[in-house]
Amino acid sequence: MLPQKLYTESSMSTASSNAMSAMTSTYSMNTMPMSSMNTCSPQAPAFGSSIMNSGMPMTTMNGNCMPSVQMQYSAIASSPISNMNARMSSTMSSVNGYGGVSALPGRGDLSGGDISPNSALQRARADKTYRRSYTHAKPPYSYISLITMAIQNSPQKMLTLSEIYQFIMDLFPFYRQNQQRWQNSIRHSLSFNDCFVKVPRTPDKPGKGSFWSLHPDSGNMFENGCYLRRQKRFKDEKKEMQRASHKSPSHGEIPIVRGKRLRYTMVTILINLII
DNA sequence: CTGTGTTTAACTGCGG
DNA sequence: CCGCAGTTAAACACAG
Repeated sequence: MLPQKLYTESSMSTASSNAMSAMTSTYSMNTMPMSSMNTCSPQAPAFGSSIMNSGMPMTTMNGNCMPSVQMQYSAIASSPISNMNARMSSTMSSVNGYGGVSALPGRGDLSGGDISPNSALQRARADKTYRRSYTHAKPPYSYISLITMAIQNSPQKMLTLSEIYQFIMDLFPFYRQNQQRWQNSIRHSLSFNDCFVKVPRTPDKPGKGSFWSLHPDSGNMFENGCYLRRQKRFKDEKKEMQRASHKSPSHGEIPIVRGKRLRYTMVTILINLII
């Protein structure tokens, strides 16, 4: 677990026309167990939010768990993602005693100085003890988490690669730097992780690249509350089989092509077959 | 050519 | 220590 810190953005986001920029300026590194969230999140609605359930900071929550920060956020209806945010933007911190600081603030730059008369946030802001400026510190989310956030946050539950980039950069100023590095990682994550599925473009939506969505069966990846790290990597059985058939040179022989990981995969497949 | 997507590999860090 | 998740780099293929 990471130390509990607050990420704060000190500058006021004035330039952005995106109403989301009015969102909270802070986010939490806290990775407290989700049990407390679960108490706030009795429902795990359809896929779309289920993947985030109990692990991600934007886990679907019902209204009474929505801190005022999020209410403010959700009230901003100009963005197509606001609806999702209304559901997703519940915070860990809102229930973890850190002053209602959003773990997943609204889109549109974390640098947005908060202007809401929101008591929780004001409390957080007044709390100099925790308030530290990590203007461009790396957010506590894995790339998997970031991608999931982005996709979950989209109205269609699918985004192009560049939209995912944009979401992340909008949300986290940290990722406006060294773009080549982290964007490569994003692409790697999308390809490598079965929880992300490519959705071909339809003829009415021409353009470069596919859409990326979340595998419908990939829910609860982040169970156990730590959204820095999934508890278990989601594996698509079909893809696993495909990989295995492509990689496996001959019967019984375990390829070392992808090192330990593949060996592990092969073992798990064999076990599954036996069972 | 550039962006997108895939794959391999090496590495770090965490948890059992 | 070991296995796994995640990160980063890099090479490559392909499509717009």
